[in-house]
Amino acid sequence: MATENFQAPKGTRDFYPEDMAVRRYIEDIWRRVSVRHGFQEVDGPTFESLDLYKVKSGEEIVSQLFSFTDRGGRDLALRPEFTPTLARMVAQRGAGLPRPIKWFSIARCYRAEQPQKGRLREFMQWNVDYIGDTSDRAERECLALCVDALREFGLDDADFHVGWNHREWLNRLLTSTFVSPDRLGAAYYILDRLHKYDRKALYSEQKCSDGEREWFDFIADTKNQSLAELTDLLIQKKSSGGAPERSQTAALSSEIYSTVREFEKRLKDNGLGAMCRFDLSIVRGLAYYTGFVFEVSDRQGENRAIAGGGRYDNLIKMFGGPSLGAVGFGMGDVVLEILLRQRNKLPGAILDNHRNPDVFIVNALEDTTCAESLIFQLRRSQWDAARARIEHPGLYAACSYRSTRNIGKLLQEAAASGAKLAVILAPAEFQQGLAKLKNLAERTEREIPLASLVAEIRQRCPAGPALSRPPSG
RNA sequence: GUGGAUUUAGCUCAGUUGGUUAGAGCACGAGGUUGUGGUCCUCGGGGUCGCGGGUUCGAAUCCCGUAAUCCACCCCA
Repeated sequence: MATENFQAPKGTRDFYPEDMAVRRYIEDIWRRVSVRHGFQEVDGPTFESLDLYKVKSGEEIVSQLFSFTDRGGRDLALRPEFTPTLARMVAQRGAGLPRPIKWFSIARCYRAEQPQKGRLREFMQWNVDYIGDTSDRAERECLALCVDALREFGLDDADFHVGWNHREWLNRLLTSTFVSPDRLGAAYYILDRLHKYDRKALYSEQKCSDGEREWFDFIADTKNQSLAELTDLLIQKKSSGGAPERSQTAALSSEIYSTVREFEKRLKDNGLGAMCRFDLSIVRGLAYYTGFVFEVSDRQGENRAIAGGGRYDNLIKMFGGPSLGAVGFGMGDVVLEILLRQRNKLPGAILDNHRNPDVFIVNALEDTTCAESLIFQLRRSQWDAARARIEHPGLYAACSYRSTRNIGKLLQEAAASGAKLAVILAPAEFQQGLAKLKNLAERTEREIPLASLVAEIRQRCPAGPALSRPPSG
């Protein structure tokens, strides 16, 4: 048989123990924070019918999916995101679900794209959706959850910030000032790229008029303004550009404007003002967003977006469900992990992947039967049948897999494992039916009868396994 | 899908104009005279030099192809 060199497929990752520990750390925080914000976890299939993904994104999406045909001739695709599945699930239960529906999922997703730093073909995505509430409380709850999770990772406003915008307001603002309705698409395209690319190239690519160029330059140079300041500046500019057009400035003082202003104020009241900023350049590609949109970025600007989302009031209906307003966001594990590493925010114990044993058995006897049965006894949980519950949870009992019976070396290994206790089985005491039980941290030891050893150890490890850092030099 | 850079041990990297059996540090393993702590000493296992062709007496080194990684496009749900 020919031997071949296999590598993980392009854009995928192997999770060795130390990698798996990091992934679990990230997923645990996503889950923990979601739950305390009142969201419930859901999941669905990893693949869906190909048509499901065309509903939202059209035919073009197909080239970016991993798709296949099953033996029954059904066209299927690995999920590139969770939202269509979620919409399908909500549509299926329809009116039966209590409102609002607050769901999250931690989904493995697949995209057939060119891999780059922060962007792979297989990744984990935390998906949060708040469905059935058309008030902007939904936006604030989602934003608060997103920010709270990032803080739980040890990141703060020196590491990330949130840029937000409002689609409907943006349309109003643009059409009332300098963009004709047929140029809205081009305007979105330019706003999205205004800070990332050469402006002149963008303008000529999009065939901008001189007037448009002047306005875009103006917007690009007045970034970092609050919503109110930016709006005032635009109105002033509009007025100074010619005779003030009352109908248009009136449009700017519309109901949407006061809604958006109120939203900005509420963010401040909720302590999110410092890290959230109104930003006209946050557009977020696809068309299904109907209102508020936001994006979380690396403050130092090195990485891709950390998270993004917004309001999509038509989506559930598009999937055949009731007409329900919804807000949601997604956060991937790839950029987040890069950022956590760059800022040195991953706890050392996680990186070491060090689950410390409760007890380490040092066997200096020729015969291994006593050590082995001791280990299996300690690891086993003791089930109380009468009360239908676990009486004593099993302990993490470790031992050496080396052949040496040199007690010094074995204790060295026990200490390196970070175990709290060590049992020393050695000929002199063993012949008298005794073993030594050593507290590795305090370097104290006692002789214990073999018969009561398990009970003694259980008593000294009551809390069950703990995740902690091994003692350092 | 299109361009550019990169690929040598588990990791980080040396390797001269093409010339014996491809090296180092870290990591890993064993031992250090029969019983107590991460040090130290000695020794060791590991590499089809990404993969496949070609040129040459001889290729890690030069040429072609190919895969993966990173970067820039496309796109970003």
